[in-house]
Amino acid sequence: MKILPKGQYDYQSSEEQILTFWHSKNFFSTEYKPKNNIPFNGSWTLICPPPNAYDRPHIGNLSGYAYMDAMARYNRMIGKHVAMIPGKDHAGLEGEATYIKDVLDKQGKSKFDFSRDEFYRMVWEHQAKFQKIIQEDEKRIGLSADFEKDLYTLDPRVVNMVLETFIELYNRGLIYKGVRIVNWDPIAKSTIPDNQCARKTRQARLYYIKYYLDDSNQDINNFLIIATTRPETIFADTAVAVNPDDDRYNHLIGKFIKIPLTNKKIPIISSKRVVRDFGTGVLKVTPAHANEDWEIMIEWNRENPDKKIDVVNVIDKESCYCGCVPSHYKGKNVYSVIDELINELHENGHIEKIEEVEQNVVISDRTKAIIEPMITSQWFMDVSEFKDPLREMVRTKAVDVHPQNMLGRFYDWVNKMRDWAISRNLWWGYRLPVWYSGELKETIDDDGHVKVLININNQWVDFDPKNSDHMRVQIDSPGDSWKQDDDILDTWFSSGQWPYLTLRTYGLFDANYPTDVLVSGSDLLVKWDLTMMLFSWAKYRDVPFRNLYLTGLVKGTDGQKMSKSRGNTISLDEIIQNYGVDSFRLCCFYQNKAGRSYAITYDKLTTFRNFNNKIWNASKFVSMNLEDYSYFDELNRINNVSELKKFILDKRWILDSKDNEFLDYIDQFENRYHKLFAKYRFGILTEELYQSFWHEFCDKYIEDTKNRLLKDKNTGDYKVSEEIRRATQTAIYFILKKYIYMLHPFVPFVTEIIWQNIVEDSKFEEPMMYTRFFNI
RNA sequence: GGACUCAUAGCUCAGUUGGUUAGAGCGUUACAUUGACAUUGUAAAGGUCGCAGGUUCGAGUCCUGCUGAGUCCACCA
Repeated sequence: MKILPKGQYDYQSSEEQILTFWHSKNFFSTEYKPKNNIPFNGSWTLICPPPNAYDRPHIGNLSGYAYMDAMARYNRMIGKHVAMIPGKDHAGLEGEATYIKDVLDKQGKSKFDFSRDEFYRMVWEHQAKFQKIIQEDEKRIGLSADFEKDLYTLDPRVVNMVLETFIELYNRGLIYKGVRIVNWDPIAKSTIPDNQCARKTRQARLYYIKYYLDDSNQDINNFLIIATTRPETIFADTAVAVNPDDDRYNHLIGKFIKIPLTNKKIPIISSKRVVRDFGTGVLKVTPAHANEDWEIMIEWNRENPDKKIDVVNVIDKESCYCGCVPSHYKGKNVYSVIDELINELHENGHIEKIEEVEQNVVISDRTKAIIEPMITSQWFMDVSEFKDPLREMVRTKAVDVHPQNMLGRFYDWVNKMRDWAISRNLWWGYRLPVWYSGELKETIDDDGHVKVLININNQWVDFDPKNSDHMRVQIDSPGDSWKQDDDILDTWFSSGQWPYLTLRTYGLFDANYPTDVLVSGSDLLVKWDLTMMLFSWAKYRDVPFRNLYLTGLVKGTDGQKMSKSRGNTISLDEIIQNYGVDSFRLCCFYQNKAGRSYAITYDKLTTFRNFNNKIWNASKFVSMNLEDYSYFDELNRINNVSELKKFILDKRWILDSKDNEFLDYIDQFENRYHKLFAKYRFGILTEELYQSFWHEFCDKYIEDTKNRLLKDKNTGDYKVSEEIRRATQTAIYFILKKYIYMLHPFVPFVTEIIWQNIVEDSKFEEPMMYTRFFNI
């Protein structure tokens, strides 16, 4: 027992000192064995969500770490064998885009100034630097993860497993190369999956366009008016649809109608999807350039196999006209000729009227580009067979989601999930393990049909993915003449496998899978969490984690959504400098609950800085009053109140009723603490800890012990007998220690440094969380 | 249009099988304090728990409707 130094708690130097100690040996290693030699009480595993390796973690990431770390520390303290493994994500699309924006743009260069290999190596080095920086921040926040095992998603060990999964799923028929509608991001020049799209409202024009019926009697009045916001896609129309219950039009179903300007004949079909009271109740069906139209086509063709409608592409990947468009538009940028097109429609009497409307458009989450739906040849993963297992996982609580009310979104998403576009036309990521025996070419013919051709023996022939002379899926090249697919895999294809990729890399899979908890932001529920569940089911018919704890959005210092432009952000450096990491960590928990957003404000940070100071000072008081106490060796072996009382009795000390009362109280409090922890109710837990420590322990109990611990000011003698005083010393020490342990998962730094002084007595052998003091 | 969430003290939020007098932090007011701590203590003020119904012996809590705020999804071709 050392007397704590006078004055306020110095969070800065204490945190530095404790950090140095924590990382002086591999204390957080999965292989670390506590010195007490008590057998582990089961294992507990958490895989940290890998942050993107191109930027320092923001306050939201850090709050997630606070949760993960509190859980990990707690589980070590109750004797679990803890594996907490951090990682870093290469972030395919975003990683490439960020590198181009932050580095190449500033040098005035483009990625095409470099070879694919050169570019890859440059981004690799860029991210390698950030990986170190990020790891330092993770350590600084107190994360007790196994940093020796910090794993990068492009680590060669990982890459091989990811590619093997691709091959396995391909061989099982779950991954296929197909020509289908995708979300095309014209800025990134890549396909974007549904879960990386967002929506935006904008003003748009609704054009009412006259389509003439293909009638033998050439009646000039025989036409339909079709309202559309996308007149530029009329050449890609392959049908016109009306609602079958719409008496105005249903007699026309089966007849033909002519596309303005080109006079191409297309059928009038029916679809329940057509909204009768929007526009004129007639919809032009453009399956190549509108998701819903694609669905309408699929449905119609399924139900009317003899009257199938076509799909026709008229806009290519460069946003230029192609296929069956009037020749003077061919090859021109669609948006630069749109005025010309409208004029031409006008002159030919096809425009009935134009209205201003508000329109929701789909944009790319990352580039904010307006998504251009189009038909192209891409790789897809068939997700249909996973829908039921995914729903079952959460329904049966095989994956227990905290909070449950987020599940509405989950079910919504699963229900509408369609095949996942997994290939990206980028360089930064896992290149597909797919080989072609010759050059591959995707073209759009004059009819607007997407054709994939392969060059074999200097002849372009139709590409057939099922023909092993055309394509092979394997890691190594089948031979010198074979060419590897240029595309890479979607980042989520690897991060979706992250829990088992990490564990398998380190040979921990058998003992640690499924993992116990995943902590993720609630916004990742359908982006990432669901993907992990999907892969876990595909590979192992098991869940990836038993509990899913969703954290809310962290708001800025003014309670508003955090953004740099608003100036309401707070940096880790500022926290370290002015408040201490412990204060920040407590902000994340206090009165918060799963899934709820909360603000990190200066008021809160100050409050918890004061609280940490209070912990320090109360501990100091105890240390000062136990100067002449010499029973620590025996006392430190006791972890429950009844044994403690027996110890006091054996020593023939006399337990004052107040001491007795508070010992019973702390015993009950600890019970409740464990219950709340098991239920992930950290908000209430930390509130009660704060209340109990400050207002019960400090304000009431410590004040009362002054009657038994301090000397009389006048006489200079103790106010009570030695027997009573020793019992009080024993009790107050034990009680303080209980609080220090209960607080440790949330404020690890201040508790660790106090513990080293009052319990460990400067031996500094191992972190306090490995000593068993909880009565559980 | 559909789903979900929120509405509790001046502010930010807790309040999980419905059960005494509804809590915390910050803020406010008054007083105290040279010996753990002014990053302190003691005490006080402050709420018809959004509105209107309903179920119940009993509702902040359950149900219905309404109002306002937000998120997600769908869609407005």
